[in-house]
Amino acid sequence: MVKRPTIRDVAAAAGVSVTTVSHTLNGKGRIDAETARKVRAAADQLGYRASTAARSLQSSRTGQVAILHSRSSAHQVSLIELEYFIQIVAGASSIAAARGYHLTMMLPANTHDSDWTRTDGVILIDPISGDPLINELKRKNIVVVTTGRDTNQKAGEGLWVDNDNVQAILLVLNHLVENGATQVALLTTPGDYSYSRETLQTYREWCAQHGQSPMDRQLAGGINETIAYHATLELFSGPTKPDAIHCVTDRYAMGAMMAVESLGLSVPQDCLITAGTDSGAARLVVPPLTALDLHPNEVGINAAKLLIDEIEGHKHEGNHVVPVDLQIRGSSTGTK
Amino acid sequence: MVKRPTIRDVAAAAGVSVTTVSHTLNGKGRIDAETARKVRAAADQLGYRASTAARSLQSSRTGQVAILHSRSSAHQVSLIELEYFIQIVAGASSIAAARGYHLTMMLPANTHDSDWTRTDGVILIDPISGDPLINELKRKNIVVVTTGRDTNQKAGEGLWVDNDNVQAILLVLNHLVENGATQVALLTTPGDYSYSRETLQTYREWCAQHGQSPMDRQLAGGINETIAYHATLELFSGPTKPDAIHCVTDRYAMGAMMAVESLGLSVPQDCLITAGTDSGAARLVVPPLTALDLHPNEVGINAAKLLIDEIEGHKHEGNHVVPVDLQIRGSSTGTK
DNA sequence: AGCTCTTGACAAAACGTTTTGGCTATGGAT
DNA sequence: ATCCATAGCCAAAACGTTTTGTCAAGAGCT
Repeated sequence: MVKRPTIRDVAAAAGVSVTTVSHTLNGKGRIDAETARKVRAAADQLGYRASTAARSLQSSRTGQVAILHSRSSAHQVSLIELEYFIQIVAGASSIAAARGYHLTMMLPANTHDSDWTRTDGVILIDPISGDPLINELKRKNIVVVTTGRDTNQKAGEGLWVDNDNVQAILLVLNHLVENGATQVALLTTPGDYSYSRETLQTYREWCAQHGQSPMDRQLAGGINETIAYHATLELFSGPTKPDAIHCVTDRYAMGAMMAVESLGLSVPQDCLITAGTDSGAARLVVPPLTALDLHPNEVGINAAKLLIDEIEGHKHEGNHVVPVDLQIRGSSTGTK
Repeated sequence: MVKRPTIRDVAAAAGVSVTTVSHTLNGKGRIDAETARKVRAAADQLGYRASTAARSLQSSRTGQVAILHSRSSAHQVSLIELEYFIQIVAGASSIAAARGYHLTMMLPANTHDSDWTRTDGVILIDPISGDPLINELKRKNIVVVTTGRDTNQKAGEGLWVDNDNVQAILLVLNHLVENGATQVALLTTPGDYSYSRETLQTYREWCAQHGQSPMDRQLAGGINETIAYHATLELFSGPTKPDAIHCVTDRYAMGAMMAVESLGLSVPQDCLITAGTDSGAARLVVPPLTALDLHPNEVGINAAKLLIDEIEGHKHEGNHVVPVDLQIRGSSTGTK
């Protein structure tokens, strides 16, 4: 096992001072072209890479960013629960790597007393309104980008990437009506997320405008099929039955679909079903699920770009809205 | 923004030297109980946390571990392609966090010229035989644990966690025969992974013993449904048709199922289908997929434990074999 | 010739830890 | 009375960078 070359080794090999090496390699200071060439050659030849530990001790930059989901007391969401999250992580990861950062994925259990001393920035997925974590991080001088907005922050404050949630839910609702729905129910998450807020509010307004009575449920206890299954049974146990259900996640939608079928009804003939997130499973289930494609990969990419630009003090374009598409499939069409 | 307290601040507050603080907080050296109490109180009161940068500069430990999939030239696998991988990552992540490590997930694009200067250890999923990365990392004194074995290493060398792949494939094959299969085909991955090697070899031996002619295909180009779809069509285009197909991943199995149905045949009546990995989608598809549960979460947990024990020089139990279960579902039963 | 400015380079300080080696009491054994 | 071991503590040296301040040499003015 051979010791890693240090900046001193490079300096010696190139016949210059360590300052010169550092300046050359980081593009600081002034150095003669020929000297720079020699330094670079020496560094290459030795396979030199600056120690990140030493570098960050000096510069108080760690080159580390983290990604995690907001935690509300009502609701504990894990980043691996939904393909949507995974895609965000994947997108962020690709950018982070390309720009020389390491990205750590923090699952909920980890978030709690994490030390944060080794993180330059955090991507916080779905912040709950007024999330105390955001302020804690800001106090520690850690840059935060959220996907979804912290509705508690003043406009213009906070960096975020988001979808147009209002447009998204309207896209779905209008699609359902076009396919014959007369009573649309909504299964959504608990917690004060901006998307759930906007979705719920828009849904209720839309109901009022379209003469439908709102039937919405906020499902506590995790994003999984079972919870939605039971909620759907409960929906159908009342006096007015829905003939369409929009579910805010694809896993809810799968549960709803199973519940509908367990009642001897069929999708889409007796009840249309749509999902607010897309996934491979959504495409595979029978009938395939009509779902909103939120382009989570792009959300992740943009969040990471924004985050790193901000960390490095670069000029950036600020917040970003990622467009949505409705993927129309069998679960909401072909009923007539 | 207030400066973080350093070890010097703690020392001053407790009225001792920095050495004493360091020793107290790390359980090194000898310190009086009362002094220790004072030091801890001071540290608590100031909210002191040691700078990881300074610590790792001194001790050359970074507190970082990474997880990635082996890359073969034939085959580029992304950790987010399969729920199986995600579960491994989740398991590893929980352990890493609990033991104070940060885990970064490296997607294939990132792996290439990653600097490795900030990594104490690596979990390498499915090493290809003689993977040069393993030696590169060892040369850099980075601990490596593989999930799946590097069959190129001498027995007793290398740390790994694995399933019993031979038992796993036999479990499946015998199950298929019990359900009437007379000609079992195998769709597997390319690349010299230990599981693919063991699976293929066991399959062929089993065929010989059971008077079946081996029909195996190694699918290059990614772990997805489409590839398996086409491979399945190709299988059925020959003179002898399979009446059962085992696929090493659930995504292959979904593709195979779609292909069978596209030929006007049905699963399981005309062709049984099984998968070598389980997933939520496998449970949801119609008919639900019979699949091997490899307990990937546990694989991840054990890999991370092993890795960190080794990094910290702790005594550990060495390599670990995680048991497998066959989850029997509709895609391989009820045919008679 | 004297002055100022620019270029290119360097030595030294700083970043916040851990570790090494040494020092002073204290108390028990000889 | 002397010696030794041990407990408890500390000062100083490292770890490998980046940054700050200084300086010499030369170029361009007046």
